[in-house]
Amino acid sequence: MVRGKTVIKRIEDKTRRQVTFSKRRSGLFKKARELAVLCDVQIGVLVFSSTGRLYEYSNTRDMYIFWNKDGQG
Amino acid sequence: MVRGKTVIKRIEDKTRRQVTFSKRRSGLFKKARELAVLCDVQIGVLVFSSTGRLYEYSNTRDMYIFWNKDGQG
DNA sequence: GGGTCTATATATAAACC
DNA sequence: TGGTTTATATATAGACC
Repeated sequence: MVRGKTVIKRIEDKTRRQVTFSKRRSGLFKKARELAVLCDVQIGVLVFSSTGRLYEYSNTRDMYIFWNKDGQG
Repeated sequence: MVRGKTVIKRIEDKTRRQVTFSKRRSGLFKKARELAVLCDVQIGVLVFSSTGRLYEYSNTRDMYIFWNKDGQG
């Protein structure tokens, strides 16, 4: 978004990828919260990092999410 | 984000709420796609509108999501 | 890894079609 | 409802702690 337009492709540099992940994940969850409140809808967001960590946001108890960690992506 | 700063609370006007829902839902899914690609992570986003319509984005087959429509929210 | 700062790219509310 | 436009609020890349 700054020094040069961001191209949407995998960030190869591990450090940059990690930093971007942290920042954009926060942004995504914030947008999800805002949409849920503004429009009075139920939302669930799951993010499963390559290091195996799970991050989530949800404003409802009506949603059940299961991961198949042995799956094929 | 224009004529006046947006306050994050339920939009009471049905038409405005619907328009905002449509626009922000697109934005949320776009952000999810970008995060998935840039950071090489698995993401799932589910949105269940008050009219009972389900919208979703996912870039993985390892995620299984279930809704309990008779739940308590 | 988590904050701050700053310049700039994006998202988007309102209005109109 | 679904685009388009436009003005402005936000998100965020890069640099630095």
